[in-house]
Amino acid sequence: MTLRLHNTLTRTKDDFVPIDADNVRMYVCGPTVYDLAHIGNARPLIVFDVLFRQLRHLYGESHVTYVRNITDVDDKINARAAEEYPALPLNEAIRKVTGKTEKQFHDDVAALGALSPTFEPRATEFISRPDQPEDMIRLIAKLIGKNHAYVAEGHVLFDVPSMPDYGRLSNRTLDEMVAGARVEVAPYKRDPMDFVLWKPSKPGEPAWPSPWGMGRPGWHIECSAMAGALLGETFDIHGGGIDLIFPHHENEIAQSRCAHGTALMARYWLHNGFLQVEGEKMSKSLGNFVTVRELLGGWKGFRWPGTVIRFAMLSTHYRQPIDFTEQSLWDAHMALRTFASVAAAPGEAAPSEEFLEALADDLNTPRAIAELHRLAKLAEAGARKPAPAGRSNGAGDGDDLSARQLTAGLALLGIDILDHDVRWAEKQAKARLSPERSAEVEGLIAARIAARKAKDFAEADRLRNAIEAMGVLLKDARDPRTGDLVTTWEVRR
RNA sequence: GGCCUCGUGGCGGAGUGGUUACGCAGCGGACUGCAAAUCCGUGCACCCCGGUUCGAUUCCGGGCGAGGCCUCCA
Repeated sequence: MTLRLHNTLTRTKDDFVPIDADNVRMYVCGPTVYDLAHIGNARPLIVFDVLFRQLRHLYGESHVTYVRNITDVDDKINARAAEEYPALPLNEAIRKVTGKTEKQFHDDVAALGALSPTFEPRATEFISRPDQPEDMIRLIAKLIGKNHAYVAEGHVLFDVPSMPDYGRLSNRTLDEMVAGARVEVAPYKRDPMDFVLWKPSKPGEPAWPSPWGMGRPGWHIECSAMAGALLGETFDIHGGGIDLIFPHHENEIAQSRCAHGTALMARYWLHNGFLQVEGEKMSKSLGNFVTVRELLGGWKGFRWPGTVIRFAMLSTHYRQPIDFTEQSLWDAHMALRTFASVAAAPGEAAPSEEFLEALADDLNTPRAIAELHRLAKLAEAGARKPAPAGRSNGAGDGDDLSARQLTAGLALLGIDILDHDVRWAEKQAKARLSPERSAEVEGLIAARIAARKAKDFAEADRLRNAIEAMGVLLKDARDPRTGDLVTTWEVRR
């Protein structure tokens, strides 16, 4: 089965051919650790985690290298540190901010069911590595040596016009960019598009020694250095949000290709679409800013399981814009509830062909999920069939396979369905009722069952109305073995 | 202003030059004392205007609408 991926470089869906099938290499831009990850940050984490799993499935677990960096040097970090810990020296405050944020990030990522990347480098650890072949300072020096960068007023700038096909990824020419530029150009730049590789630090700010003075790296050079050091000069896949295409990825390409003299930095560039919340752009000013932490800890009245958030995210193709809504979370919840009710331990079963084909088609998760629904329906039908002679349980052979394929497919999406507590929402709702109130409901239910047994249906209906008036939803059933009336209940949402 | 993406049924969301997406909701049935829950079945669509074509939701052109980047708010 051939994996096809939409490549931003070619604007087409291309067959994926790894440079080295024994070591498939992928780089994804990670977070700048100054604040909690929001739901928009979560999309690439989830999407590229599925790709990582897919690659491991196709090439073997030990034959895929996934790098996702942590950016721990940045103006936003400095600003946040000064704001949160004004009494501390800046460097100490920064360590507090980055340490805390990194911890929160790891907790969030784990809750969302993402695997740890093979490497998770911190930018500050790759500024200078004297005993290693590649670091930021050496990369910058190389660019200066090849006349792709120059020093000006303590800054080192990348000389954009020195790269003839700059702009290929974002599909814009230099002329277009200059024409559209609305930025005030720093006086020391030779060309308005030139960008910073190294800049002086202000007093008190973190600073590293370099041939160009004490300073710190620009944003783009971090990724070039870390990708180069851990994955090599040219690797297979580079991923990130669509908003990173320009300038970040464009500049990464410029740095890496010019420094190494290569035709490509990565062969396949993948970008996930933007996310909105309830139909609007997510922003702090609109008040619809949703962090992963909030979703997990309490949003719209519920603590949403990471599995539900993850499934909701995968219900839309990764390149499409996605509208993140409360409804989409409930939809995900209901789908998972259905799957959980029929899923069976996978044993040796692999995901179904159609499921794998859908994922191989540029990670078409909605199509893959449709296949999961088909399998669930088959499994359900199988479970309802009378047991074949000589067998005690109700599952038929072929349909038991569906139940196992379903579990295997979900596992490839990073969802352990057998471990998913489908009753989370009702448990949470029920927990909001006081013990007295719950006892009252239980008492009324017992009385109603007694009335039904006595065929006093007027009384039974009266009691049901009374219970439902308390905001409680009743579910009547019969114990399959004894035939007894059984009633469960939950709090209506 | 420049570049880019998107516009599918009540809602979410795939896909295709001619035949079923799928899920939720709705409707019908089974089950139930009656309901609910559950299961089975099912109606409903391709932004507008041209063009290409035997035939377009799918290709091309134009329009309208939404969003993104160009400004280290992802």
